[in-house]
Amino acid sequence: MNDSLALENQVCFPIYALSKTIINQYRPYLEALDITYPQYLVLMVLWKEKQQTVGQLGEKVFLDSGTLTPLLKRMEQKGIVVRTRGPEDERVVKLSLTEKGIGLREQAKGIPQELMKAMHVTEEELIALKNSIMHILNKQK
Amino acid sequence: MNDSLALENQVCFPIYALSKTIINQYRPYLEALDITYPQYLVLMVLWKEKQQTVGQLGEKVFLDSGTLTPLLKRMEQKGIVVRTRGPEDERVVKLSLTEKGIGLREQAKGIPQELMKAMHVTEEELIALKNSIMHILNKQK
DNA sequence: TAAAATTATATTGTGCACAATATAATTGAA
DNA sequence: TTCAATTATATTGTGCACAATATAATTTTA
Repeated sequence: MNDSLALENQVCFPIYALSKTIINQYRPYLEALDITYPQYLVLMVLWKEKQQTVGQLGEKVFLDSGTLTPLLKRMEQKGIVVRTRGPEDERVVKLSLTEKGIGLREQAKGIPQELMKAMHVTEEELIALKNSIMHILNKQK
Repeated sequence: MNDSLALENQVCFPIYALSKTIINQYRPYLEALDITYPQYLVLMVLWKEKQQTVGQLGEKVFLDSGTLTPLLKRMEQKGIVVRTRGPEDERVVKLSLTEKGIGLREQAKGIPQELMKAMHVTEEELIALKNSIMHILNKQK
């Protein structure tokens, strides 16, 4: 009897389950800002580098245009980002933040701490987890 | 400058990214069986305990009826599972595998090994990762 | 320089994921 | 016993996620 096909022996399933659990923990904090978790990832990238193209953004958050195009349009609807075609290359869509988008950073700054508290984990545990994940993630391509 | 809101300082983002990466690695192997990753999780549960209700299944794979009902209907369409209302309690939907569903186990048995190879990780690395994930996952509720 | 190849984003279609609500069956309490 | 609560699943609606394809602009090459 080969039990490598048993759920309790999977490694990927706990990763998938933890990923969903964390996103669910974020949900109430992000809903207060009227954003979702993938939109929060996009904001973190834009907060750091205010001018981005869709392609550059997609590489950083590991999402393609099929996901990002409608997501960014929803963020535009909400007045968080602005999408403009660059005049030098009409194929490129340049992203930038509105005042509201910039302002969300101030409202979000407490979230990382609150989430650690909500998940009952210490910073040390998280760092250790991150290290072993990055070790494996960096082997993928 | 508070950089706890920088993408590279997040712990949840690598977990989310790794989860998606792993599911993408599974995709070609599962497509060969005409199933998706969540359907594969459902099958692992049913291979172990052939009689399940939707509720019992949902607890094990961390999915609710809003996700499972259409997913199970697609699996029924493909002739993998059978859904029947129990005569003793008409609210309950009992799940069982067809011959085809049982047979998929044989076809799937090489997948865990193949995936480890595709991800360039050793079993030891995976066990270590699983331990630190389970440590944190068990604290959630 | 005109046609072919490439690049960047958009569209379409399928399948999760989950909140909120609905429906129908069962159980429990007055 | 009858009606209110509970339980189990289904439905609806929104938002990812990604493969496949389309479109339009730019670059390359013959």
